[in-house]
Amino acid sequence: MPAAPSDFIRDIVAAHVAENIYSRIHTRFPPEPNGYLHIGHAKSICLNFGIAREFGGVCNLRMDDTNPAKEDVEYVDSIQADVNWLIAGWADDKLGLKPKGMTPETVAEEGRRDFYLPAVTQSEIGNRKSEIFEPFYASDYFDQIYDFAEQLVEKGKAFVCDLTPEETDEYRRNGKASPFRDRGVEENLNLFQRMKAGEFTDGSRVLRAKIEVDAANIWMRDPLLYRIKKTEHHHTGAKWCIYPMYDFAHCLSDYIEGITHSICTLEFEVHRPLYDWILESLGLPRPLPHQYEFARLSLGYTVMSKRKLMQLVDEKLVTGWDDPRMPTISGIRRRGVTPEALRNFAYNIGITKYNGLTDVSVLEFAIREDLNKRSLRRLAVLRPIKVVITNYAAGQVEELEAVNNPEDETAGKRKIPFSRELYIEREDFAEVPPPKFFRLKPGGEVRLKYAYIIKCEEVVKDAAGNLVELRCTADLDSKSGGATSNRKVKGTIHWVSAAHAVEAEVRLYDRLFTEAEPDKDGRDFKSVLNPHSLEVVTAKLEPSLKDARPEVRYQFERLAYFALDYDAQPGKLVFNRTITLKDAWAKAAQKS
RNA sequence: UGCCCGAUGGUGUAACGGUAGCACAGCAGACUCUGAAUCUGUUUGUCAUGGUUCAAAUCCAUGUCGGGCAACCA
Repeated sequence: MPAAPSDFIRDIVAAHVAENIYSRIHTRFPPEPNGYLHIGHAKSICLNFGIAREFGGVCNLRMDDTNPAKEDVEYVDSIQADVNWLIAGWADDKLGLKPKGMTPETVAEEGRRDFYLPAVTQSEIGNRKSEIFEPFYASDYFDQIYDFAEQLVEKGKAFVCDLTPEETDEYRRNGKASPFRDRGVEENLNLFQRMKAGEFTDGSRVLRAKIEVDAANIWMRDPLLYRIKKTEHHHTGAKWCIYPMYDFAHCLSDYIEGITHSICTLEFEVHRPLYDWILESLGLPRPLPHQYEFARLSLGYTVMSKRKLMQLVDEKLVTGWDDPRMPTISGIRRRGVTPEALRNFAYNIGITKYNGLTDVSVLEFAIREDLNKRSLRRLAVLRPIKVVITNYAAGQVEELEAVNNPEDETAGKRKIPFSRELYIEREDFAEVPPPKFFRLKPGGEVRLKYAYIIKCEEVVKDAAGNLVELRCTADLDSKSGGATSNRKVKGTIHWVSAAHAVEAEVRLYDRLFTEAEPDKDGRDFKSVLNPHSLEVVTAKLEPSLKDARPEVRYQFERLAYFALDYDAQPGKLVFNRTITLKDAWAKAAQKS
């Protein structure tokens, strides 16, 4: 990992640490459980946990679950799994721990009610099993948030409004005061309590902050704090029929958890005055959290909105949220990308307030850099053509030594069987070779990696003119590692022994869209789906791959990086192509 | 339209009044039993116009362009 990152938010945190403003830096990652996490969330996770890491702090994973209509435990579970995967071995010791069922404590300070979540430190946790922990939930604070709302009513800073949604909208747009704005405290309290008790229908009443009817910032025009929604909640069940709005719940959840730096994306910038207003209006005793905003990630050739990703899933344009073509964390993981690669990517793109479009090549570089160091090299042929070595005895088999990872000597070596009949890659033979073609051609020579130099003597075709097999002779003095192996030929290609090859289903994934900005200018992003984003082939693999394991990364030499898919069964190998190797030849060939 | 925010090579970022640097991409070359990796070299940039200053990417003003917000979503 490179040197400690620096950006404007970390600069602020560093200054606060230097000034000793907070006893401890405390961030949070607060997704709404209404979809799967994507690579944009990964940027945020790396930021929030990264800060906790660099400044000796803690970062809470909090479900921002104030809208039960859209949320589900399926998402809670996936979010937890994705976060844990991404921070494992890096910042998992910074994850804020919350024992199941723990709720905020009430404290009276100078006559004021205050609620806080007792800090659980690593040492207090001791040896307790992780099963007793759960993520933080904004919905765990509904009692306290409700109480804060009543406090606001009592202070004359909130009122119950009977306007219809349409009327509310119109009044706010025109900066007009609600006719219910000056209701008395007692009446407001009574009405609010009856809202809670379920006496009114959805949409008939709301609780609003009393701030300013015609503020320049629309979010300060008496914003909604609570709405009636007679919907069961995935975490609190049927307990509530009123739910706090994001603006009200979020700042208070931050406060309750003792968050110091509440980091979110740019679109919340205009909400910041409201965030501050709520906390300040309550006259809270402890240091208040503050909100800081950064630019969300936009990546070329992908869509990032949960709505669009859900559309891809619902309309079965992909196989699911974890389809390896999806920019979701689960999709990226399934594709074979490691958390380290994703973290390095997040590091490389930085944190700013500028809304740019990050080139996918930055992501691809991070993935290749990581996989190059860790992956085991293997020989595999994706699109086989048969080669017969005519001067090599039928039935003879040699076990040739091959290096597992030239980047890592400790990865050791293995044996690969060589015999008379082989498969080579269809692309590695050209009957009419283009200029600078270093591979096999009629009458030409090429090195078989770890084996012999062969010469193509004859091209055998069927009646229809299709290529059937290549008949070649080997230079038997040229065996790799042998005393007479020094002769150079320009090209080296991969191969597998036909008799020893294992078959596997190999899924060749490519980018999901054909355009860098799929939704540019309001275009339907589905109209630019890449029809070739998935190709499935039956490949021939060297036999050692029979024992492939899901946690290991492989490079099929000269082709790409691969990882075992969870669809693999005993006796049925399934590999996902994570990313191709860089291919200067393909690029050169394309140019001419 | 109102309010808020932003603008540094093709892309993403650094420089915090004092030499415009890094990464990706690109290009050229070296090496190569992976046309990978590695190594070397290299093209390209401070939105515009004024002002302050010995000195401006940086401070100020105006403009231009881009983004966000104007949900009983988050």
